[in-house]
Parts: sequence; structure tokens; C-alpha cells
Amino acid sequence: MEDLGGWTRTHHLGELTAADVDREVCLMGWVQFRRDHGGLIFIDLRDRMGLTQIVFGADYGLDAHERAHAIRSEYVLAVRGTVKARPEGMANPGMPTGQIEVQISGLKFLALSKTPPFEIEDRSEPAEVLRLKYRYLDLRRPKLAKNFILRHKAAQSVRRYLDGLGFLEIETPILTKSTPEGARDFLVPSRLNQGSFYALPQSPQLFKQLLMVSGLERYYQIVKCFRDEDLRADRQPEFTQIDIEMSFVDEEQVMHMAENMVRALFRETIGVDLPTAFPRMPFAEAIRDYGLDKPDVRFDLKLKDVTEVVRGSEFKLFAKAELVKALRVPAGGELSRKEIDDLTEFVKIYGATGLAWIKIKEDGEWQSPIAKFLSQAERDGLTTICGLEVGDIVFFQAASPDVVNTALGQLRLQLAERFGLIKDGTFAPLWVTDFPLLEYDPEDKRWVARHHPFTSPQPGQLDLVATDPGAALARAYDLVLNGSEIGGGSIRNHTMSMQQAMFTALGIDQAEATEKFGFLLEALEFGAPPHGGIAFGFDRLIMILCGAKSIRDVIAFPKTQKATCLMTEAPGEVSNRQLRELGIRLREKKD
RNA sequence: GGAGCCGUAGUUAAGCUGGUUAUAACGCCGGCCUGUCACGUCGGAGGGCGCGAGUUCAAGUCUCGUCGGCUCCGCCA
Repeated sequence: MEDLGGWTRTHHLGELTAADVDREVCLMGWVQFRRDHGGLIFIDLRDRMGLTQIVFGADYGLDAHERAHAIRSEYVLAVRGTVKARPEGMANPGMPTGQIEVQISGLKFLALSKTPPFEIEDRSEPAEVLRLKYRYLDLRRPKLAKNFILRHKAAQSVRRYLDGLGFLEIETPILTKSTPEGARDFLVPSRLNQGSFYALPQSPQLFKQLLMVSGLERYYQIVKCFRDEDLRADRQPEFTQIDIEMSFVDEEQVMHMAENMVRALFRETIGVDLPTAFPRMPFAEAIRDYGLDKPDVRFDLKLKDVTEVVRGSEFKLFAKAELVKALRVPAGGELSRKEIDDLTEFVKIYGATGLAWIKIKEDGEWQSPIAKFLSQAERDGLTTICGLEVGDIVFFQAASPDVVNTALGQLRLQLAERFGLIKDGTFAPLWVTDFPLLEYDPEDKRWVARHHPFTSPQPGQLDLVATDPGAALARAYDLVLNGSEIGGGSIRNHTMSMQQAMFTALGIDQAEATEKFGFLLEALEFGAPPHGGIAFGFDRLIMILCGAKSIRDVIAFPKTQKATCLMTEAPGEVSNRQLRELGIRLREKKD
């Protein structure tokens, strides 16, 4: 192989144009396509900026031409030559550099390449196992590489914006303390303190609050967070947050700052202008109209509460249910029996036992397995509340509020897909506000923080925490974009007594609070300013900006669903010596 | 913890109700070619169907198990 031998690259491979004709250039890159005509050899050379056609011929460089026959896919070349306009009619309008080519006088083979396990091309769609095993080759594909270029631009945009507002980027520990509540921690054994473990941060929550106590006033960090939970298409065990905290602010100021940040981000990365004021919706309204706490408001289709209409119905399932809701699909009558059966299976995933439906036929007849149970008064009531018209279909769920809302909320999304209700390239941001502070956990039989235990209740709601925990509202806000939760935050408890009241409501007694969060409680006694913040799921934001279907397409080296890395084969076993140093003995494996 | 889909040359796929020697395209190797651009053209090599049992005269096709990938429920303050 040859080394650079003093050659210096003069241009990237996406930038030469007709303006550069007759320029002597030196290019370096990977071989994308080879078209060997014998007397003339064309090669598309690739780097991350693009492609440039180079030509080998005896007239341009005899030695280079002869050696060029050996060139294969993915070889790394350095070439010297002259930029020339392509002959009349030979330009390639499909290529940014299609007006020119470079006639090669000198060639160096910087590296050879084995035949790659899959073709490095945007058109090919190799199995994900292979893509993950050879991730470094997958990342050569422009389609994937462009996601990371955009990700970089997004991070720069955020830093620029926050820096402009006086935010300080401050790093917080990765080796920290396990805390109760929230997700399962990743643990790291301590060699110097055998039997003790660090936890990787689920988020820098407590540190950023303490930075506010320190008087640093405005903090941000684009930071890795770790949660040892099962993976999803939009969830990895290590992921990145844009983490932000501010002092002397209320929720209006945090939301205003965050909105402007997201707006700048969209403008500077994909040139999209988001609305100047993001709409807002209280949590209760989101559940009422959309069934979910992260409504996709790119399309309408609202759920309607019809519990009272069917309260006395002969259809006992409706009459007895705690909650009955309807979802009308305008012109949905075209759904086939098969499709309805499939939708019935779909809602069962979310705990539904079935799916009642009514089609309103041309002649006004109600075609439905349940129509015969409905009185005229009930029919009139449903027609009015749902706004039923000829050609519609309306679906029902009658069950516990949780099941009704989840099943119909998910069905709503499914139907939007089926009927093409979502226009490509639309972005609908939405603030969801007025969340309940606490949620009852039937498994642990106790109240848990819906957001996190440091979130402040809304003014005047502190007493409710003790008397009617489910009714207390939080000073919390989520930013939802196209039905995906991309950010969330809150105003925090900034006095010891507020925080103590919260711990009490969560059933964390004095001793436990002191043990787990003593440093925070104590800090709050030394003059903590009112403060609050927000954290964005950076990967999810990038997914939306790129139109990626999987979070793996915006993470350079992602994990599989079983949280392994197919490239490095992490996690792996460690030597007995390493275990001994840590004071760890493995238990016998279960059969 | 649970449900579903997938696994066939290097890659992507086809292979119907089980039946000669498992197809194709791309890629790869060799020849020819001075205007190609997913070059063309002629020729060639390459797999026994993720793995293991079972049913059967006969299994890529059926059954069970197992491994791996993906999607989802639970979980994710």
C-alpha cells in the first residue's frame, strides 16, 4: 500500500463545479462505482460530502490508467488530475458534480478493501443484523450518514441558542448514586469500596438542581442518560438528553425559552418554521379528547364520552361500564369486515375485550352487531354527540377509563394511518400541561410521582397532596410533537418543607429521605432560588427531524432489542481476576 | 414475564397444497470494450435452506424445541 507521500487533498467530493474547470486537484475517497471500458475507466469516488466522477485514460496518465484496472469497490484512493467539463451531452444532471469530471494523471492506492458484506448503497436494504455487525460500513451509506450530519447541526443549533441566553454547559457525574423511584438503574461496582455500587444517571436531575442552589442560574448539557429498561423502536438504554435548568423563573419562562429553542432548531436544521406560539392543552383535556397524554394533533378525530347516553341501555356491557366512549370516523363505512376484525385484535393489545361498531348506511340504517339493543333515544343521543352522518363508522369502548382511553386513543392513531389523515411533512407541536402530581400504583399500592418527586405542586394544591393525592396538579409540562413526547419538565420544590411534604405523600419516611436525598434536602435549606427546567429526548427529536422510523438510525452505535452490541459483542463476560478485584462472585446460572 | 412477524448463495428475494439436480437479480471472479454514470457484453464460481430433534417412503416446505433480529404489551419518575 502507498502512503500519502506528501499529497494534500484540495477538495471534497461534492464541491467541484463547472467553475473549477482546468483546476489541478488532489482528491481522496472511497470507490463507489467502477465502470471499466478498457480504454477508459470511470469511477465515482465518495466521501461524506458527495460523489465525483474521475476518469482514467491513457491520454491523461498512462501509468495510472494501467493500474486503475485493479481498482475495486470500497478501495481508498488518492488521485491527482485536472477538472474538465464533461463532453457535450455527457453531463449528469442527477449529480451535484455532474457537470465535471476529473481526468487522472496520478493514482495512489491508500487502502484495499475486502468485498463488503453488503453493497454500500442507499438503494440496498440489508438485514439489520448485518448492518449492526458492520456498523462502520452501514455508516458509509449516505442515507444514514446524513442523519448524523443533521444530528451534529442540531446539537450546534441548541448550543448556539442556549449560549446566546447565558446558559452554561456544565458536566455532571456519570458515576453517581442509585436513587429509589423511576427506572431501573445500571449499576457499576466500586473496587475501592467493595460491596458498594455507583449508578449511572437516569438523568442529571439532582445535580442540575444543586447547580441552581450554587447560583449558576442557567445550566444546560447535551448528556447521556441510562435506564435499564426494555427497548423499543424509540427507546435505547443509553440515550441523550438536552438537559436544561433555570433559576428565578416560572413555567411560562421555561416554556417560552424551550419553544424558541425548538423553533430555532427546526429552522436551522430542516428549514421548517414552527408556529410562533405552540398550542397548549391540559392533561385532562388530552385524555378526554384523544385518550392519550401525548395527542397527535395533526388530525382531528376526537373521542366522545357517551356514558350517560347509554346508561340505561339494554346492551348491558354499555349500561354497566364505568366509561363508554365513541370514536367516529367520517366516511369510515368503507372498512371491510376483515379490517374491523383486525382492528378488534389491535385494541385487544391494550386490554380491550372487544370493539363495538356501527356503520351508518345510505338508507339511514344502522348496520351493527349491537344496533338491535339501542333504543331510539340512545340512537338520537349518539347521533347528536358524535355528529354521525351517512357513510360513517363509529367505534365504541366500554370498560375502565384506562382501557377505554388507551384502546380508543391507539385506535385513533391506527385509523389515521389507514385513512391517510396525516399529511407528510407536517409538524404539530403541543404543550400538555396541568398533569396530576401523583399517580396510584396498584402493584405497589402507593402513590408515585407522575413526573418525578422533585416536581412542585400547583399553588394551593399542597394540602391536597395529603387529603386527596389524586387531585393535586403539578407545575409540569410536556412538549409533544406529532404524538411523540419529545420533552418534559417542571418547576421544582425549592424549599425543604415543600420537598419534605412531597416525600411524605410518596410514603418516603424521614429516615429514607435523609438517606437517599439528604444532600438535596440540606441544600434546599441554604437558600435555593425558585427554579425549574426541562429535558428533551435528543434522539427522538432527531428522529422526527430525519423522518427516521427507528432510534437506531440516529445513534451511531446502537444496541439491539436485547441491549447487546452486535459489533463489539458487548456485554461480555469478564475475567475472574476482574471480579475478584471488585469483590464479586457470580451466582450459579439457573437451568 | 408475555404476544406476533422474520431467518434460503456475499446481498435482496422467489420456492403453491411436502416429491427429480433449490430459482432469479445484484454482488464476486475471468475475457472484451474510449463516454459511462446502478455502463454494456461473453463466460464462470458460489448455497443445501439459522441450529437441533421429530413426523414421513420423502422436509427449505409440517410439528416441537432452541438461537438470533424486528414490532408490540408489561416496564420506561
